Amino acid sequence: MQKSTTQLKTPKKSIPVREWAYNNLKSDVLAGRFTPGERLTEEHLANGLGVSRTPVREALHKLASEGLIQPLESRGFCVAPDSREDIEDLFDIRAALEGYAIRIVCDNITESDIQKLNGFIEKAEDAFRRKKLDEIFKYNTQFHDTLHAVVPNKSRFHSLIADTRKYVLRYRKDSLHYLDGARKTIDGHRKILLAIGLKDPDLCERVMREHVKEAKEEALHKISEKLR
Amino acid sequence: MQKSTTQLKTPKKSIPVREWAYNNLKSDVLAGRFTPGERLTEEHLANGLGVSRTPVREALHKLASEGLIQPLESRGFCVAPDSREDIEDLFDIRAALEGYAIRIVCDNITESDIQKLNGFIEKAEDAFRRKKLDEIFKYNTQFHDTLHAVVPNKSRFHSLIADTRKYVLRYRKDSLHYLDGARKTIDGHRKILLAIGLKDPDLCERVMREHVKEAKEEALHKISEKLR
DNA sequence: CAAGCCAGAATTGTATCCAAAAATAAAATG
DNA sequence: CATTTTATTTTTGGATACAATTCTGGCTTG
Repeated sequence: MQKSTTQLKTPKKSIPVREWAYNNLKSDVLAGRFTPGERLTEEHLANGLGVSRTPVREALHKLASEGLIQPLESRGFCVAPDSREDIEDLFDIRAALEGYAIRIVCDNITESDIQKLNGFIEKAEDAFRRKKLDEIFKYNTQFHDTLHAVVPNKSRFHSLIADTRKYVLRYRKDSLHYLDGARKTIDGHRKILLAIGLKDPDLCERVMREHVKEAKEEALHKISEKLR
Repeated sequence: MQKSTTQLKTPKKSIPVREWAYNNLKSDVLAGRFTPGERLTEEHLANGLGVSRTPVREALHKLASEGLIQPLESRGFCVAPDSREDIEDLFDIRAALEGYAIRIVCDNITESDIQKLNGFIEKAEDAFRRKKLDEIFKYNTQFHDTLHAVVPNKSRFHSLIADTRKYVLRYRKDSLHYLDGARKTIDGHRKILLAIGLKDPDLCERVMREHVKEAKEEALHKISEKLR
């Protein structure tokens, strides 16, 4: 009746090829696997992934709509070269969105949320002591996610913030001074939590914007080394 | 069958069919031509537009990525039913982005920009007297666009705001009290310009958020009539 | 030798085809 | 008569085919 769910030849049958290709290409872009400005040709990518052009095409368009790659004049796409303007642009969006969101968070947060947030800070702190960069990153992300989870019915808002944060990762791929930045980040989270505890929306927003601004400075600093 | 005597405005040769289809579908969605929840089938839409499924498919994905339509469970898309939560979500995004942007504007604006902005307000005012809704809308849009043009190198930021504003239009399609809303909007713009003239970023941001909030209230009000 | 032009290759845009999944209708069984 | 199962139709995902456009390189010509 129904055929067994044996995987035939394609890497993953369970999820649509289009998504698989999308994820693949996205991680390539985020990992800096393509040199900025290099033209991305559908056929070549399709061959590399072992699929046809159709899903690759859709993936490319999606990546373009997210701003991870840029439409080239005339035809095709390429990963945008790093630029200070672009970074500032991105982080300013984050500052605007997260700064505004934290006000709403401040008005709606519960005691148990605060404890949870504190837990993530402590875990990040512990990971810092053990110099586990990926763990620090994980807990920091959970900190922000928990923050956003406090405000319900804002799916678009949340995904916008999440996308922006993800994209920013492109500028963290080579993390030379990441430990240094991690220190500031964790301290920033402490300040944010403090401001929330004081139930002061204005302070919350200011602190959050400062927090994002620090991340921006760090990113700009890294870039300036690379652009030399 | 697709080669019939389709005299009705053959897809323009100059612009890609995909974009043409996209624009077409978008205006249909914004105009409320589809009943919310109704399934949008590729083939049907393609037949209606006189093109193949491929460009329609891409257009649908793009519309989905912009949030104008929703992926249905399992397959396909539909226009999202109006909901208070969604409206609040959208307008809150606008409040966050535009509120932040106006601060930057405030620090960088020139006298000639201010005069230009004032010009749009006066034109809108004139259109208001003549009860020309579409003109009012046009000048209001130009007001905001001019505002954003003050800050260079923020293309992502700008397009994000523009997208959000566009999407919000969906909730203005039936504009019963639009004249009423237009009055408030023009007054809001006056206040914004006043705050800019005072070079007070905090005031600017507050006024802008208030302005967006008024638009939100108007939209919510309209919806509540319709949802009854 | 340089500049412009034309031919052929490469690449993207659009259409069509086929297969898989899902919705729907029909039928059979209790 | 209701419920489950099966068959049919619909619709989408992915591949391929073909047309249109851009790009490249060589060739002609001044």
